Amino acid sequence: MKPTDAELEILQVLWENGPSSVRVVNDTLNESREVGYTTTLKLLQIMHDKGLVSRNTESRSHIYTAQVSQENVQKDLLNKFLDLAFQGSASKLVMQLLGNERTSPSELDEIKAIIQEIENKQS
Amino acid sequence: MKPTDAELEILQVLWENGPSSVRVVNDTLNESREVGYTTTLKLLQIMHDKGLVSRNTESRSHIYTAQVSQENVQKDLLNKFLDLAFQGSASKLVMQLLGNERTSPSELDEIKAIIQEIENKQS
DNA sequence: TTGTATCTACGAAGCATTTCGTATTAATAC
DNA sequence: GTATTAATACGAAATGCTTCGTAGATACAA
Repeated sequence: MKPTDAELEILQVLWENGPSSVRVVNDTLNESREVGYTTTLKLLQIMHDKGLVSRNTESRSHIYTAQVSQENVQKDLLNKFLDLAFQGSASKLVMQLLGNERTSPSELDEIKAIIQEIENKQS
Repeated sequence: MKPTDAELEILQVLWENGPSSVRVVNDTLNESREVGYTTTLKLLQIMHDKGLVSRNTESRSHIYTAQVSQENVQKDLLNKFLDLAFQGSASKLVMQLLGNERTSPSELDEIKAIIQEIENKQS
């Protein structure tokens, strides 16, 4: 339940595309960076061993499916990152995040909406 | 400017304690987990080679000082993490963060204040 | 049926990170 | 001065992750 960086990249593809062959995953990865076919294959096999993906071997080209949800993985990674880099302080993290110029006004609006929602739930 | 996990742990100590000897850093690390003295020493030497820390060798026990600011490192790590795990979407990250039960009401208040501040600046 | 393309399996190399053991040097105490 | 303690230097083992090469099997086309 804690994928490595390369594994996470592959999971992103599977979450986005749904169940996919090695060929499709590898082609998708190659849109952003060069990766060898057998590298992707090997990683998917490792991920299968770890239980991160399942696979259907009926046809010659196996079809892989993510066995962990994007939400759970993100939650896991975020908690680890929060502890490691921000000593568990969510507000410090948000401060860095929003202090960056990278956050657009529309994202800021979305974030405000999220906070609204949480407060509504709590009251 | 992108420390490994073990290096980050050490930087946290230096940011917190200020310039410190290997002994102090190692003792501090050992409060949370077991680390050998020479392990900490070696890491500090590597970090020195990388320019992450400087050191004063006047006395026999060298004194190490962080050469990167907590803010810059956090910003760097956060941006990488944001891209890798949340495809660059700050709002998705915040949604995960605040959806977790781990965020206390007081932290929520702080975050609201941060957003207020940013909006004030922008207008 | 022979060649070509495409797939899986798998071992192992290549790297980066972490950890530790050993040698050496310097300070301190007796 | 000698023994003990505590520091640095540094090589190298251990580990984990990523990448690739090669072998073998299967489909398909000429």
